[in-house]
Amino acid sequence: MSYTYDYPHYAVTADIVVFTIRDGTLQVLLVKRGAAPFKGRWALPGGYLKPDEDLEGCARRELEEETGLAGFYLEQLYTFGAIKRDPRERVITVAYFALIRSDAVSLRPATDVVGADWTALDALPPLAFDHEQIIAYARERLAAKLDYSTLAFQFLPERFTMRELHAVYETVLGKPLDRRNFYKKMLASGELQETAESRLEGAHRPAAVYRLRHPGEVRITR
Amino acid sequence: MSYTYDYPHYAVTADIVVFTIRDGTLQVLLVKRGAAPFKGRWALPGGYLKPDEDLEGCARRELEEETGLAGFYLEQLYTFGAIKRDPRERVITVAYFALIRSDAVSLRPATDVVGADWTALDALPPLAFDHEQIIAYARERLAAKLDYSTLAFQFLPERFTMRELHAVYETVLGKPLDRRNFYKKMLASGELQETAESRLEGAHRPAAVYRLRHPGEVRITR
DNA sequence: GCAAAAGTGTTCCAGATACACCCATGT
DNA sequence: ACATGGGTGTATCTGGAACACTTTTGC
Repeated sequence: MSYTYDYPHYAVTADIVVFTIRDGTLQVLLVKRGAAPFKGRWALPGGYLKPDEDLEGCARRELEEETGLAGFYLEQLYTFGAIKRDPRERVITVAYFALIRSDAVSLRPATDVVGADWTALDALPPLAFDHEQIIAYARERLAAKLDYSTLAFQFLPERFTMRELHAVYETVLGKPLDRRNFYKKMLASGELQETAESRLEGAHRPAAVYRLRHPGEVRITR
Repeated sequence: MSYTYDYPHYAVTADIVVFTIRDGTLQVLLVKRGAAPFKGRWALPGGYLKPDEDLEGCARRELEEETGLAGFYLEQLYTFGAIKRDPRERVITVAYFALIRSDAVSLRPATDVVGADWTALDALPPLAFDHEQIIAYARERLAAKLDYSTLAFQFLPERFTMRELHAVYETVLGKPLDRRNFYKKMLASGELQETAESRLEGAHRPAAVYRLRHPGEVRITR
């Protein structure tokens, strides 16, 4: 089978920067390439756009194939199209980023990769293509957007404690946040709803359990 | 000449939302299509990506062909790839937005359009493809970014008065801003440099003339 | 009673807002 | 002197930052 056009066309891919929080660090999902170019190198999950799916659909499909997950948060990041970014032929990639609760993922490598794993952002191996650049850009966007949206909750299950939420912010921003001010700000935001539940996790006072007032929806909070 | 690939490839275009301020309103550059589809309709300027240029280069070239302008501010906006957004074949478009000083433009229509003109944003005609959506998105981004960057200065010549700057903000945001607070905030930002010049424009006190402390550079101010 | 995390309140400062009068100029 | 837009200061409010002690639980 071949495809012929009467002026230049290009391969189009979706690559996804999948963030999660594991072991108290911000991690991204990488796959090990099983074929040239960059065989054996780590890369972002992603793949070619099919004629019958839109760009976001492509990103979701590729990621579902890798992780078995559906329904995750996905946002278009930027489109990278430098002439030589793929040594074989010109490939335009539309980069997305996704946020995932690591407790909900089971990795199952797809056919064209030999492995998939979470890697801490501050210990990235050398990556294929321009994927370092894509990750750096995604990280900036993620950190910036924590401040004015409810993105952070995508890392947490439906019910969570203040400490868990606090840890998400500290981990993503990479700096400590005063706990008292954080509690106040979150409660004042009106995005949280207290539940009747509380959670006992050791030899100390149990933590109140909250949930989002508008679950399953990322809101811009200003 | 034809181009053959062994899996699906796609036409890729760059479309540009070119903003300017004329007659006290925010306007966009539209071209009238001279060929099907949407022949005779207004559309965003833009065109096909060539194999030897990167995405931003494509946007710049297309815009230079239309306006004769170079060196304008250009920023990638979003990539639109819905399956049927072009009725002929699948086209992925990488949308950009540009900011231009209207006094510096002379329009010279390119070959595949029958005309080009500025149109006020609140009086847009029906547009080709999904270009209304692209413009709406660009407008949001522009308004949001005024608040935390020096984007607004791209609408002004190198030297300008406070009133001119004030008018740019009011026009883009579409709401009045207190003049005194605006002056204070701008001066406090440290981005302005007073010049020795002043400008006399009628039967009243002449206005001080400012310039950017870092001209030709869009800075994020927080 | 002690260790360990949960929960909570006040002060201070900076930046945003609201608002009204004097200044320099041409006619 | 008056009309016109240029230029400025003060009071208030709001949100963020800094900061330490009490509560609940298991052992």
